[in-house]
Amino acid sequence: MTTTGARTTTSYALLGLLAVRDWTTYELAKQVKRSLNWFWPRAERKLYDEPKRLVEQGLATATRERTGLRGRTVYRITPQGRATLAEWLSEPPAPRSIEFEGMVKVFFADAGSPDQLLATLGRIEDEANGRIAELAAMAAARPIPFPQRAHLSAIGLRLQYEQEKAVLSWARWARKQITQWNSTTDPGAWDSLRQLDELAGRQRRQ
Amino acid sequence: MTTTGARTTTSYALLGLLAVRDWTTYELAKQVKRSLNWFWPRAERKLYDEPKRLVEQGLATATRERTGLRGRTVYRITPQGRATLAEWLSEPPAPRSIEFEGMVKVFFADAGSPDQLLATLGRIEDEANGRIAELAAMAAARPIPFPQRAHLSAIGLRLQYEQEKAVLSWARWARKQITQWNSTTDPGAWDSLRQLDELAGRQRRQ
DNA sequence: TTCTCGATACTGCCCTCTGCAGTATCGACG
DNA sequence: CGTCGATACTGCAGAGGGCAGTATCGAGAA
Repeated sequence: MTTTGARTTTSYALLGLLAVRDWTTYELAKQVKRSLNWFWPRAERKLYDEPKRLVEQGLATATRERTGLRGRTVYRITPQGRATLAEWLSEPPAPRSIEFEGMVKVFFADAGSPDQLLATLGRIEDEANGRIAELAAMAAARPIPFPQRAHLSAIGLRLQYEQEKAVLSWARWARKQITQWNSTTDPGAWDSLRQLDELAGRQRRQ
Repeated sequence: MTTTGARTTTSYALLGLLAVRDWTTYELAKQVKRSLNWFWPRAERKLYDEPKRLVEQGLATATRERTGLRGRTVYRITPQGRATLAEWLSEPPAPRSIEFEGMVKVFFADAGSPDQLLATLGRIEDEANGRIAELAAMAAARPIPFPQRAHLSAIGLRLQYEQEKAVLSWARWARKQITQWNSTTDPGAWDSLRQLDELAGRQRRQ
């Protein structure tokens, strides 16, 4: 593999995991699914390429080991890797970005039926509920996977939890509103302007 | 351009906008920035390629117009496009996905200093505050850009608003917690286990 | 009248990233 | 001895991002 590009956030994310302990690529892939996946999702495929770039840049070392005929690569962070990671922490983070196909379907719901809209909102609720359960299970897991990092895990889990709660309560609220509409194109007596005013923080007289 | 791939969510998202009215690619790009960008962000570059694929598939038509020497392409949805969009609304949406580099920096904060962590949280707060102001401005805008779609805008804006509020209050909470820590690696008397238990919904005795 | 500058209207290029298929070994269990 | 899930990867095509580059239009300034 010839590497031309510069370091990406993905590079630093993996460097961060390597700062915790050594990993094989396979382990790294599993660990990313469990932790980083919540706020920096990357396909497993990428996690096999990226560590090689870290090695090329002197931020990590690769050690080939073998179990019988089958080889594996263990990655370890270098002092330069730790320094690079620490520097990166000072840089302003890129803006948050959300991909939410369900919301696209809600936004263009006027091209379809109320049933479709309600079904989409139901699925959004289900997903949020599932994730809340997952987060609760992670918080309840004992022993704690990396006890020396429990404080950071707690901070991170809290964010995810609040996010899911926000989506869940929004979806429930939205379902209630929509049952008041005549159709997806006609909200009937439902007062859109009033809703917008409320969001704008504006007072309106009855 | 030769198109081989199938339709993506981006295809349907643009189809959704075309269901509202006709657009030139340039207008489409601007409109995506204002609306879709909140929950389906795509680079402007992509928005010049995608409509061509819609035309190839018979979901839209392209009309070349000109202002003097400068040409432009106006896209219009076809009846088949409307039907395709309506069908798509029935399919289960892809899972939500968040890219949050700031959270990566928080998660690996133990590789750096408390000041770095507090600075990152400060930037996260600033970003959330900025977006909340933007959302309020959009909700306050009069006249309403597409009045016949005000109810869907109101539903969508509410979600974004709640999301930003959740991030904002989390960041403020996190800052308070962190001031109680001895360092990024040592939370001191701050009780990580208790925090995790709370998230797990578990009761714990004092 | 000419010049500048922001808005309009794109294309090319290189890189990142995804998703899926494909390949192969290891170790436990039947 | 065979199967099956876990381990440990690679190749490839297509989606997507970011940035530089090109060119015209129209309004206001010099």
